[in-house]
Amino acid sequence: MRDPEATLRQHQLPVTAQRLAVLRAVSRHPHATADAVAESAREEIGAISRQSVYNVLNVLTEKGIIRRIQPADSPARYEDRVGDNHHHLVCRACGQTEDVCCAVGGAPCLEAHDDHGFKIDEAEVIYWGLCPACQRAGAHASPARPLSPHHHD
Amino acid sequence: MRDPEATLRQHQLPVTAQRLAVLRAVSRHPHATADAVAESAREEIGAISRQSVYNVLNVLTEKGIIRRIQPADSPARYEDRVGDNHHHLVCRACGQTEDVCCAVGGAPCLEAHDDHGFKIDEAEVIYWGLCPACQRAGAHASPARPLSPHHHD
DNA sequence: ATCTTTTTTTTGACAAAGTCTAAAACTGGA
DNA sequence: TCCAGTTTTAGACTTTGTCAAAAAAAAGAT
Repeated sequence: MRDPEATLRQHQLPVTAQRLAVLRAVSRHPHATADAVAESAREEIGAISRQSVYNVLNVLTEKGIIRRIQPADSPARYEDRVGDNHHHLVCRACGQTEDVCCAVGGAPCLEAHDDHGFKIDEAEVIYWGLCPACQRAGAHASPARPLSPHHHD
Repeated sequence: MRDPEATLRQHQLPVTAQRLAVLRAVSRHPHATADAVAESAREEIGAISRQSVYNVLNVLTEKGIIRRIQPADSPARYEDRVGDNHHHLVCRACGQTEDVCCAVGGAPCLEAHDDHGFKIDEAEVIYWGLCPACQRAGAHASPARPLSPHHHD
């Protein structure tokens, strides 16, 4: 994120310490959960309420300044890489999340064979698997997906 | 589902009234939530505890007899159509869920450009949009996704 | 500056979806 | 029948998040 302050102003959002701290936290820790964002923001400004973290994350998401992703069995995660419709690669064992470019052309998959009359606006792709660390740790991809073992951003 | 009873036996699961009722409920209502499954199962056998519904849904999922899908902003949903890696089309407004075949070949999308060293075992695709009913009702696809308006399976 | 009005932030209660635990009720076999 | 192992149940608890009202802060208008 170039200039968090300017970004907020561009979206008519008054610049507050809390908003800056949350935005910077998301920027520093891509795919962090609300909890992790709160922690990181606290390191920066000392204190911020849980509700404020949610308030800010929600307003930033609505404005399209950040993006929320919600993989199964994980709390919501946030990233500031927006507008390039990339997808995600998620570790079933520890939840580590990586960005992946679209496998095919520009906005691939974005066409379902039969759309059932729906007006489709997004094709979300999540690749599930095991991250290198969890492979080494002997984790196995199971339908049950605890989250926690290792901790990476 | 051909024969629920046989299916349970094939997977060394003792056949109980609760298991049959849950399995049949999932079969009758594809994409139903645990709550809806409980309701439907109660209609069939009179009573079943919430915990049993979860117990059964979990064990059936582990055995691969049913499949669990967890779209953002919705409780988990279950279906008995397994083993054909199809995808889903979900209404942002009411949560209605439809099956869609893979857009491309056999198991498409299943190749991320850069796999970051992950051992990928599944590519999950969710198409987001508005179902016909919600389009008519004037719902608009917003980043905030309440769930409920209309109710279909 | 001062006062007023609107936003933000905070606090604490609440809600939804599941899980954990221990007890009770069933199995199926010896 | 009696025992051992499952299943089912009930109820407390956890996690992730929202709601609502009060307090604090910011923005505007005199």
